[in-house]
Amino acid sequence: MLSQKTRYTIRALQHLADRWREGPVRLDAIASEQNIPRKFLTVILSEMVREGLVISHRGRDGGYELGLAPVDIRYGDIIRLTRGSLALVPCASRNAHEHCNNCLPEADCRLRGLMLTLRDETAAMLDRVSLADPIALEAAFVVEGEQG
Amino acid sequence: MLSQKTRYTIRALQHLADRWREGPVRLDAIASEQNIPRKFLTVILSEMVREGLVISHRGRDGGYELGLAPVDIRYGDIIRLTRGSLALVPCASRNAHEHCNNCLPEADCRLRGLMLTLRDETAAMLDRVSLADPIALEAAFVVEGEQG
DNA sequence: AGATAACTCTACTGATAAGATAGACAACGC
DNA sequence: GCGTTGTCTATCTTATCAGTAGAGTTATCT
Repeated sequence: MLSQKTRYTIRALQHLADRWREGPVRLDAIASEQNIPRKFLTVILSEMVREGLVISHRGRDGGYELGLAPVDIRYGDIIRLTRGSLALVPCASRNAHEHCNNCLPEADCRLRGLMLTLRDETAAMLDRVSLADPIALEAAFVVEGEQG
Repeated sequence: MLSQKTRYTIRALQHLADRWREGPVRLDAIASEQNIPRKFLTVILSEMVREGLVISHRGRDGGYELGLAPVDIRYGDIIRLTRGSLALVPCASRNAHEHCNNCLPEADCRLRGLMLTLRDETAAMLDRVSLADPIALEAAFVVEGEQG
C-alpha cells in the first residue's frame, strides 16, 4: 500500500500540475481543495521543494508551483521519492536495494526472482504516465466480481 | 512492500511445494531450512490450514503438506490471503475495497484511476505464476544502474 | 521600517500495527 | 500413557505513521 503521505503528495502535485504556469498556489488553497491536513501538507511540500519537484515563493502572494513541467514528472518518480522504492521486497529494489531479514541467500531466493520481474513491470507502467496525462477516472475494464 | 509475514508465508509454501507428495514436513524442518522464527511460523501455518491451503497432521510423524496441488496455488492468491489486497490504495482493491481517508470523492480521484489499472496488471502477472513454476533466480534483463 | 502573509524547520506526540514469543491445550501413534 | 507434533489465544515490544506545535525566515506592500 502507498502511505497516506505518498497519496497526499501525489494529489498535491496533481493540483499544481493542473495550475501549471498560473502562478504560485497557496498552501491553504491546496489543503482545503485537496482535503489534506494543513500542517501535514507543510511537511510534504517542504520535502518536495528540497527534492526540486516544487518551487516555493515566500511572502505575500507566495505559494507553490511545480519546478518541472508536468510532463517531466512521472508517477514512478514521485513514488520512488516518497516511498524509496517501487519494489514489494527490499531486495528487489533497483535504487534502494537492501537485504531482507531472515532470508535465504539472495541467489537462492525464488521470491526475489519473481519480485524483480514484478518491480520492473510496475516501474514500466508508472514511468509511462506523467502529471500531464489525463487519467481515466474509472478503469474501463472493471469486471464485476473480479478478485483483488 | 510485502510484510515479513507474507514473505515467510510464501517461502514456507514454496518449501512445501518442493516436497509435494513426499509426506508431511515438520514445522521445525521448515523453520530451520527457511530461516523463519519457529514460533512465528506456527501462527503462519495455522492460518494457512484454516484457509485450506495447507493440511496438518498431528502426533508422531506429523507435519504439514499442501492442501492443493502446487499448480493450483498462485502467488496472487497467497498475497490476497495474507495482505488482503493487491492494490496500492484501499479504494483500488477489487475484493477488499474501502474508501481512503481524507480523499476526494472516488469518482473525481485520478490517483484511483491509475491505481486501478496498476492493480489489474499486477494481479494478472501474479495470477499467471503458481507454486509449481520454476522462477528465474535473477530477472534476465537486469540493467546496471536502472532506477527502482 | 514595520506589519503581515506566506513558507521552513525540527521536534514531539499519540495511535496503530507488525514481529515475535509464551504457555497452556489437543490430537495422534506406538 | 507418554512423547511428539500441531493449535490457539494472549501478550509484549518496537517501529512507523499521521498529524501537530511552535518558533523562525523571507518577501511584499505601504
